[in-house]
Amino acid sequence: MLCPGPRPRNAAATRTAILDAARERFAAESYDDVGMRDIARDVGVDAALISRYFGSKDDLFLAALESCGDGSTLMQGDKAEFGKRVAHEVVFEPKKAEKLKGMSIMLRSIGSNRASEMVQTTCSAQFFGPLQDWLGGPDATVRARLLAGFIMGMSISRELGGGSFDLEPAECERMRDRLAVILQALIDN
Amino acid sequence: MLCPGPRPRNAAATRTAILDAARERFAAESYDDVGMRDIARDVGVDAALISRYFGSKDDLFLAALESCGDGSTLMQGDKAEFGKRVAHEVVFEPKKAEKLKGMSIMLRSIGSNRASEMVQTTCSAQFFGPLQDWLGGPDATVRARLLAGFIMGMSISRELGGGSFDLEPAECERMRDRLAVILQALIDN
DNA sequence: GACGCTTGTCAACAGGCGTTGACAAAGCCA
DNA sequence: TGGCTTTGTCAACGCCTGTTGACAAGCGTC
Repeated sequence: MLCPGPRPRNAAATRTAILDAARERFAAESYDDVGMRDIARDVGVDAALISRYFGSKDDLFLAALESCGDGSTLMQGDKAEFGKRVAHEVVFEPKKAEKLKGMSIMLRSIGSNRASEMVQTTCSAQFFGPLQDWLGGPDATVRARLLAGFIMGMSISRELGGGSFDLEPAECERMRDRLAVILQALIDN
Repeated sequence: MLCPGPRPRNAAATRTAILDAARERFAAESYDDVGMRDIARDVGVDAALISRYFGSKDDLFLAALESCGDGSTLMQGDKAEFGKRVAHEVVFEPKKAEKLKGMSIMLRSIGSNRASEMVQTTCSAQFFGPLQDWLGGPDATVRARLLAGFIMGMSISRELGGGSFDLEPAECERMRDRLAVILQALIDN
């Protein structure tokens, strides 16, 4: 939303605008592919301002990542319905997976040397940890990590195929049910 | 293996040495993080030589990726034992997953704008395709993509936790059996 | 031995990056 | 009105990148 004329002087608003733009950029492109000047252009601001507000690119990335909140969206609702819910939302309605913007950011930049450490830390704190607590029972740690891995993997697989799984309605329903059972198998004790 | 003195004049050997080094580098770091000079240093050669032999960095990346062969290692063996085999090899003996070096390369660079298209194409041709044919039956396309996604996801999850799942022997056995059933559920028709 | 092709090195280029410090303008307060 | 702080812009820096063309040395052939 670039508008002509000078930017109104409002530090707080500018700061959050930068953070919002960074979140979107980092969710769509990798740490290395996102430039400070890109984000600045999105906001309609000079790149130097970002450095002043957030310190470094690393700091901005971390702020954007942490501003997404944790993955608790996954854990809202009945535990016995988890498989069904995730199979439906995450896999076949990727629009709803938008809620997991933090995961998108992590997946985009997981390969980057500069970002991987931040991604690891945040992932443990915001995904593995809460999921593990929520799961409970024996082997909760590894079950949580595998479950998160499955969800990330499906996300990647969807994108590798061009953004969707391209299913016919009947096939969609069959696979959803099948997948629900599979995912649920990691939930139940 | 840098050795002093001038490099012996042997184009073919040098070429494959470059390709080998590139494969290792790209399996360990992202497209963006790997520099031509890094690979050149590994081989003990000037970076300019790589450009002459392979054209561009893109071409080298693609050559390295394709030189890994397809993911048919996964499909060797009894189909009824697939779940057990993969649960064991890919997840709990990551050393054996080294055989899937192509997958490592893809996962590292999947987020990079420059590399993602090559990764997508290669992944379809070398992973999704063969897996789909091997699976057969109804919904083979989706099942193949989900299966590959699961394997990639577990790989990522392992790495996010620092390279292993850190399981005690008893826990390892329990989870392996549990995981085997889950994976097998996507194999059987 | 002299030629010519091959193999490898070297220096340099153009372009992009994150970051910095100096500068301009806006708004506030006395 | 005059000063001071805040907010934003601008130009530039140093660094790193992939790639190029000129050059040197090895090696087979006449």
